[in-house]
Amino acid sequence: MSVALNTGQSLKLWHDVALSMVKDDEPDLSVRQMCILLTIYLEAPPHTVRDLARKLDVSKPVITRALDSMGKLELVTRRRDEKDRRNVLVQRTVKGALYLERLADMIGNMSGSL
Amino acid sequence: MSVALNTGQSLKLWHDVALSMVKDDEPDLSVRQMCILLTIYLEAPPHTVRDLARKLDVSKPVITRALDSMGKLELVTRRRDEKDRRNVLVQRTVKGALYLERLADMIGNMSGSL
DNA sequence: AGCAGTCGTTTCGGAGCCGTACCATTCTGT
DNA sequence: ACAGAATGGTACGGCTCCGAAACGACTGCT
Repeated sequence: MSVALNTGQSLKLWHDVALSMVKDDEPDLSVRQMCILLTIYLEAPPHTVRDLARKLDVSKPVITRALDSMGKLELVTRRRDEKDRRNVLVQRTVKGALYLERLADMIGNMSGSL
Repeated sequence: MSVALNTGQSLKLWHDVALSMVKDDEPDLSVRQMCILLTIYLEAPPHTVRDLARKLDVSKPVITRALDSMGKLELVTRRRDEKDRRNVLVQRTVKGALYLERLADMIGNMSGSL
């Protein structure tokens, strides 16, 4: 059980994690991409482009392009919805799950050593 | 006093904060920019371009350009070091301090409601 | 069957960032 | 005083991303 972080703790945590991400070899995801990825993995499916755009309050092309790039990194997959072929269902991948697991470890460790 | 966050808590915290940043009107800073900004505000001065480049393990132009953009946003200032006029000292601004204070509040609140 | 509405993608011009290489200024050691 | 190191900035070509608008595929209603 934890308690709200104070100002210094919050900023140090953010700094340490950001630093790890920068030093990492893997290409940095933008804040928007990260947000999309986390939404897909944290919230219950199905995830459509329009849903994601509405949730993040950004335009649809932003989602399409982010899915393109993250798809190239295999963090995420797209599939047509067979029930309504206008929709595209965004799905998780093993690589994406591992990526976020690593991120969570990083945050967990950093928060543990505040 | 707090304790290391678990996987779910870590990702939810990151997601919520990222979402707030995306929805915010202010332009998103990249992970690298954020990291530079936090380093300047968390670590003791003086901060030179070369120092920052070494700390983040990136090339000098990355720092120069990040300072350009963040300077335009008035989050940071540059001044020549009069002792050694080759050096540029990176300095904090009121706007930058407010920006990070807002960020810390966001993180603090999110972490409080896990 | 026709047609308006929905959904995701593409296109276009513009902006930002990247890494490499090079440049101008300033300092330092001899 | 001068060569060479150190420091920060700039130029270039390439890549990504952006927002707005147009587009093609699909659905559902009449």
